[in-house]
Amino acid sequence: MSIAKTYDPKIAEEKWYAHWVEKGYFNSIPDGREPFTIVIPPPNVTGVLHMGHMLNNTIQDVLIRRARMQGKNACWVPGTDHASIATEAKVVQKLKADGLKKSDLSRDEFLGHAFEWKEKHGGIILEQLKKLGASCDWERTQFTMDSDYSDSVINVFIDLFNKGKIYRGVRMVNWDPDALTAVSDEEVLHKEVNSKLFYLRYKVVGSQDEWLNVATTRPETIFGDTAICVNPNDDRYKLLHGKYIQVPLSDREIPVVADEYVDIDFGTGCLKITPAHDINDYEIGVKHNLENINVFNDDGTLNAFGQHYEGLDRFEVRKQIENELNEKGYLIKVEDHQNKVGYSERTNAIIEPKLSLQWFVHMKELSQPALENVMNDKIQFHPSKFKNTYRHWMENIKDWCISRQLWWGHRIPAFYYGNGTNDFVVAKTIEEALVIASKKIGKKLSVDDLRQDEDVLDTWFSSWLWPISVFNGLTKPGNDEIKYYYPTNDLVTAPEIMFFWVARMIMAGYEYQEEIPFKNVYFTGIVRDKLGRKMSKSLGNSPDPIDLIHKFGADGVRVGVLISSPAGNDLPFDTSQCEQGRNFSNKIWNAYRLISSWEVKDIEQPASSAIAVKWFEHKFQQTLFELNGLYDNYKISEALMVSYKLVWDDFCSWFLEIIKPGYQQPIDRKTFEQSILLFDNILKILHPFIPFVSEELWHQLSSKNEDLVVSKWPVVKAYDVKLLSSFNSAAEIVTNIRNIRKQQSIGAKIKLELFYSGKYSGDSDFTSLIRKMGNLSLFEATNEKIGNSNGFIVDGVQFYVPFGDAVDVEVERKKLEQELDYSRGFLLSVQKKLGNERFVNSAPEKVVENEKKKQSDTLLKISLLEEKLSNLS
RNA sequence: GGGCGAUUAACUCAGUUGGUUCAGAGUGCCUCCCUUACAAGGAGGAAGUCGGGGGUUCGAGUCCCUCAUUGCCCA
Repeated sequence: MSIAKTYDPKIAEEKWYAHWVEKGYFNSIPDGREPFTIVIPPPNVTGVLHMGHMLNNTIQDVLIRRARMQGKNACWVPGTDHASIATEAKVVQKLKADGLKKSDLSRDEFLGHAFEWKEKHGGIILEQLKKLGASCDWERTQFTMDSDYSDSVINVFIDLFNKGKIYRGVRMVNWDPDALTAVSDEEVLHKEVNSKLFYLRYKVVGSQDEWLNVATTRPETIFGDTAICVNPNDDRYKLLHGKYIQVPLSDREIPVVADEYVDIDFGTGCLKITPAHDINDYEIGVKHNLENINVFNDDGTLNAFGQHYEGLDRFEVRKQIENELNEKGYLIKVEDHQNKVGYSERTNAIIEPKLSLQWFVHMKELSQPALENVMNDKIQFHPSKFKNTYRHWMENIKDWCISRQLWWGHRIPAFYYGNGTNDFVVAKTIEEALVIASKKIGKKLSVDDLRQDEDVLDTWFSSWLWPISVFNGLTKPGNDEIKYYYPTNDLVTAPEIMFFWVARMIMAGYEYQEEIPFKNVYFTGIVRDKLGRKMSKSLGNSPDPIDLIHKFGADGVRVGVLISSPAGNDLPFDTSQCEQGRNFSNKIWNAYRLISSWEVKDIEQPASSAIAVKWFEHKFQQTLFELNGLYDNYKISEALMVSYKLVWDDFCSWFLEIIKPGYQQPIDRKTFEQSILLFDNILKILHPFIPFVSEELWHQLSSKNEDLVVSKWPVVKAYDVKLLSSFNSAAEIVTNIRNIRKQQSIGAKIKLELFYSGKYSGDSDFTSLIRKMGNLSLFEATNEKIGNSNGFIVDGVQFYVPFGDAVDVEVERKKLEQELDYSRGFLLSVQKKLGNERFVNSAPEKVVENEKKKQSDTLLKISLLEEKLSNLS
């Protein structure tokens, strides 16, 4: 036999992927068919494939491959986003290695380097996706800084500005002192840390020796204190209202203000207010008209307000100032304290709240339809539990800070002609800006009078347009593609970016297409290691997906990540799952190997084979029906399991074993041909999960003009439940026989006799099957009681396997007694129910009838068992 | 601190509106078998007070209350 004993993924993967691409199966153009569209959540250009991508993209590929087979016009749009902060950091790093500093370069020079970097590294992840088998339309690959795409982003900015939905203002923002940029609220991670609570004393102005005790976690901000705040209801401090306090280490005098914001019970009940460095302090500052003193430079070092600490980092100052305050008698005590501190998602730097002039999007109005149409299920979340989280966020939404102090990204199209807060215009080009600005101030300006805003837009401000802009819906409104593909069907993504991205895409969808961007959102979980830790590069606990593919094959890995990953649940990943996936591929491979080894002859079809074929046809239909339902409900992992069991248990363990001819015997042509057809159908439903091995076998099984990837998904036909249940009974009989063999140590090759009494309606069709699978020499009804025999009951029929020579009667007796015990107990519980008048009166008739049937069945079974037991000699 | 989930076998999860033998699946584990597709395999098997406690009901894994543990989101 020339076929390899184990499946080697290498023979199929590259070959078939290249073939599919060459044939253009993944390419989509609008036509008369129903579209089925998925836009990829664009991985960022700095990325390499990790396990999260594997999970996410496998699911998308399964969905899109099935849709393609269902005859829909399947379109999966791939692409990448430019990831402002992350990429700029990478480029700066690279420049540094080359001995260049960003500050020595012009903006254009820097962007030159950045694009060069992107060209080199930006496509890696997409190439890796091909190894996984991702059936994206690669001709549609998009990048958020492509020129059309950039036009969309800039147009949207201008449009929202003109509609009054974007504004520029001084606000407290999250400042990342490492990346030297503002980041949005969503990019800040709050972590619990061990810190210290410093108790300081401030002297009351005009008093001899009157002090006020203040607790703070940030003594280094003392230089920015502009008030002390107490709760107006706090009796301890009532006398101080309106008085002034001396700031330690400084000659400034600051007022005591009263505000209910202060928690009487926290610390000393006295709060120092630094409006420039804390969002809550800022609000108190606004309310009480306090001065803002910014004591930090952008990089987190102290500025001139920090006196002799100028130029030192904020955390270094915290250490040193503790000593100084102590020496000078201002420090009372220091306590250990736990509090939450914000970290930058990108650089992990501790976020510094900072007042600055930034651009914002008004969210209230934009969010309305986005909230409504998720809550009313026009857009469905899978699983739906995420609707709660979504609603909570949307109902408490804050304005979105969209400016970033970076160069890599879409430069804000605002042009300044003066230093006043309103001395700017927003326009697509500097030429247009010139016209608008000149008109605005009634004076002719020249290009030299205008300065474009130095900042770029938040990356999410471009990716929120993704489902629209990949079809040029903004640059060419109403074009054929946007009309055809939008709204898209499914979005597959992680819950972490529900707000960053999903919510905002819905907002953009309503703002610019007056329509949802997608119908379903499938939330995947987080991929974790055995210890429950999130897999990450920094922890080094993530296997390299490409290595896994080499080891287990792409199909194996796909099965491995899907097999225990219900929507919305974390995936505790272990490579043994890929092993299971590999074994599955191998199982199917060997099923093919068996079939291909048979010699086919024009002989009569055995009855057992005929019934097996009939049974499996119906079994397949039943499974297909179930499978479609699972797909419709996005239960992908269960859909896989159902397919897995169909192949392994039903097809391999039962069907093939039944039709398998004896050693070196030929198979009849009819069974053989029917089996090939059944196998073809199986390959179809397996294809979305394991595209490579299925395509390979599809062609090996029989010569075909059509490739599996574009073959038609089977249509569900009616199936006969009675036939299926008859098979189950037959299988149960076979299992019982096998059990007897096992218990009595009777080898599989020894033929046994089987008798039954009563009315084994037994679809006589199945008797041949039972004979073959049970390896029986005799299978017939009897009226005689057979004493020394093993017995079992299936469907209320007593079966006997007469003892051979050396058989242990006690084993059989024990078994019967156990079964009798169970049956009597069961009968009791049923009779109790039926004896309960209230049950009989209030339960539905059908339920009561069922209980009665249970009672009679069990009574019969008990009498059979008792009889059997008494016949044992 | 506020909000939302989760808790079912050793592990990962199913369990639709309370009602058939409903306590399930895969993996793992145990036993036997290298049987002529596959040991990456075959045939069997054991395993759970459905987190605890109350309640509603003829009947609760499923509904209500409460406690515990745990996760996520937000401040």
